[in-house]
Amino acid sequence: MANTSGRMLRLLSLLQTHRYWPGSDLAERLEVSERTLRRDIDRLRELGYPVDASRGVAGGYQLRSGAAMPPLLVDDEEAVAIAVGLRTAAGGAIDGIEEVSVRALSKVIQVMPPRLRRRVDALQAFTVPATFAGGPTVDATALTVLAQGCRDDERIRFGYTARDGEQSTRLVEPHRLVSLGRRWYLVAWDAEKHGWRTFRVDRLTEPRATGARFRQRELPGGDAAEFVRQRLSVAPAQYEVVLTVHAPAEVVERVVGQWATVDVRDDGSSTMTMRVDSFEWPVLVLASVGAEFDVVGPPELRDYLRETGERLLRGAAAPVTS
Amino acid sequence: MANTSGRMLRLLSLLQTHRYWPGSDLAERLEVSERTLRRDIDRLRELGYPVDASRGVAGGYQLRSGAAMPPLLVDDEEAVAIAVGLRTAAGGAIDGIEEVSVRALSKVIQVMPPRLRRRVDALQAFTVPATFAGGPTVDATALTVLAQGCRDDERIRFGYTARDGEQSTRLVEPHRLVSLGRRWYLVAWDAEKHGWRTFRVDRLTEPRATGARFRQRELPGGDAAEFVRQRLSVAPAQYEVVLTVHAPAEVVERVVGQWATVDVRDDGSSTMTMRVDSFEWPVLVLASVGAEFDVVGPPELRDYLRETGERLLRGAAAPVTS
DNA sequence: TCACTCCGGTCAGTTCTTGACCTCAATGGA
DNA sequence: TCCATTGAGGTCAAGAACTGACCGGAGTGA
Repeated sequence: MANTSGRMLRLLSLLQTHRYWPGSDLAERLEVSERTLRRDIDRLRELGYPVDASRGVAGGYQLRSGAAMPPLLVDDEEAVAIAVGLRTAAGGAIDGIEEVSVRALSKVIQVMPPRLRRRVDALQAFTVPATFAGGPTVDATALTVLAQGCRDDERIRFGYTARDGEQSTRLVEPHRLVSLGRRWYLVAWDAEKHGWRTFRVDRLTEPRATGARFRQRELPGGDAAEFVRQRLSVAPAQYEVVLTVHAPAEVVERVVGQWATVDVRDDGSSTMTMRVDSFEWPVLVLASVGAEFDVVGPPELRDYLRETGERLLRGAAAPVTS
Repeated sequence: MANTSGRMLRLLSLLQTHRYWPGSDLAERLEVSERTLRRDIDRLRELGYPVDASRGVAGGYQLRSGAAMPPLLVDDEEAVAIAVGLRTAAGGAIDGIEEVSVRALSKVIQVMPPRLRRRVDALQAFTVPATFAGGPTVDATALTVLAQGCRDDERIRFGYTARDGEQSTRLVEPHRLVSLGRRWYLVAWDAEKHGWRTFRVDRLTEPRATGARFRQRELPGGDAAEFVRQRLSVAPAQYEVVLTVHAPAEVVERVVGQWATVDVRDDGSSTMTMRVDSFEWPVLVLASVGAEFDVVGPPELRDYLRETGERLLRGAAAPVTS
């Protein structure tokens, strides 16, 4: 603890929690002379962390942003917040960073004290139904276990429900996690069937690291994402939903976010286009925009809307049951 | 760089990216002898980071979870993912950790290289409509600036639109950010009007740190959250929505997550109860459960459902416009 | 059994670190 | 304009820490 290394870490930590620190305070906290503090600051600078200093009355040190990320020194609560945030992101709430989020998550989880992990789990229940967008929820814990397996070359055992409903237990050498169209897939070498397989993470139960390590095999083709794409023989039916919404484009855009392209029309209404596998999402969007609209296509959407609309009316009209 | 401190940081970083590292590899990377590596590992242990080692063939070192969070050494992509995740969480997607998320976010943002900050901004557009739940979106950048102002005692200037629509420019000494019922409030001392004020963060534009620091005043009462609550004279109307859904409780529960309590009924259907300010959310839930239901209450929900249902039917029936 | 890996003691030379002391250089308020 | 405040950094000497080399030991899994 009285180490130089430990002190440097504490110094970094202090600099991250408060922007300005008078040198005298820092020196006192670290229990060294001010001269040594200045030398420590220098050391940090030599390590590439830009520490600014301002002189005069109310001067002090401040950690600026530099060229590289410094070690993040977070307290318990912050760590929990980070893990929860990453879980949400990994769940597919934000496009394009699922894989990285899982990687970061497994890193954070791995070093997180167990008591904090429990707090994260407790909060997981609060995950907002961004899973709304349709499709089953992926268990963030499962993702973490799998990600660690991939990273650390550890065999993993789990239960799996195949597409035809058949249940089995698998022992695999995990290779890569792939996020594709709101779904997670695990590409792995099945150690019992001796072949490469892809598993849908949402169909897999209780993954467990066995602790046994293995040497990574080379995936034929090399590209895991491509591998998954090829295996998905049955491409999901894709619809292109086109709607005219009688509301300003800004309003529509705010609700649908990135999930659709919104174009302005001359008469102040807007055209919304989105590609989907099912109609749940567009209906949700329409319900929450709260404006009149016309369906341009496809015809199936009309049926779906009619169905949903009637269901809502039935529910509204139904007598009180209880 | 050839420092011991720097080396320890690099060692920690290595241990965080891969679970197992053979000692020889680590020694080579750090350009020290294996003996010194062992000593470094010891040092880490003395600092409280639990490093496990396994012997025999394919042995190696591994960073376990310990009693406290170690410094997180993240790469660029991971840092971006963390920031994006925190932003989402701060936006109110998950209940109960908004404040901590903002604190963590401001910490991360502060030390983040500018180029990464740009990437985070670019991804912000992708925020999923969790804002769905209603209410205006809060700008995460604004939150960050304000949080840093509070933490570092820096005066902040911003534009503000009062409830009556009047615009003004304010110069304040920020005191605390409070998240209350899906909204963010800033409690601050107005430096020009010489008094304590609360500002709704979503009505405030372009907050900027002035760089001028101040000495925190004492907030009357001390509790910022309480202060905001007192100022919010108009409590939002609350409805208790109760529904009977003709679907198994598990199904319903999966969709609504934590946002409602779901009870099993004898006949296989379920009762769903939730407290809301507006009906948008329950309607979305109903639409996406995809099952028949009856409204138990309140009556206003029936009206809302009828309206939405009819709107959907109109949209479905409407002639193609373009 | 054997190969591989981590463990840790000892030693001596080298390097680093520390606090004390001092002079400068900005800064911002009086 | 002056002055108190606060960071910058040179120098020195004593002491502490670090390092690599070399060693025998011990656990692990094939």
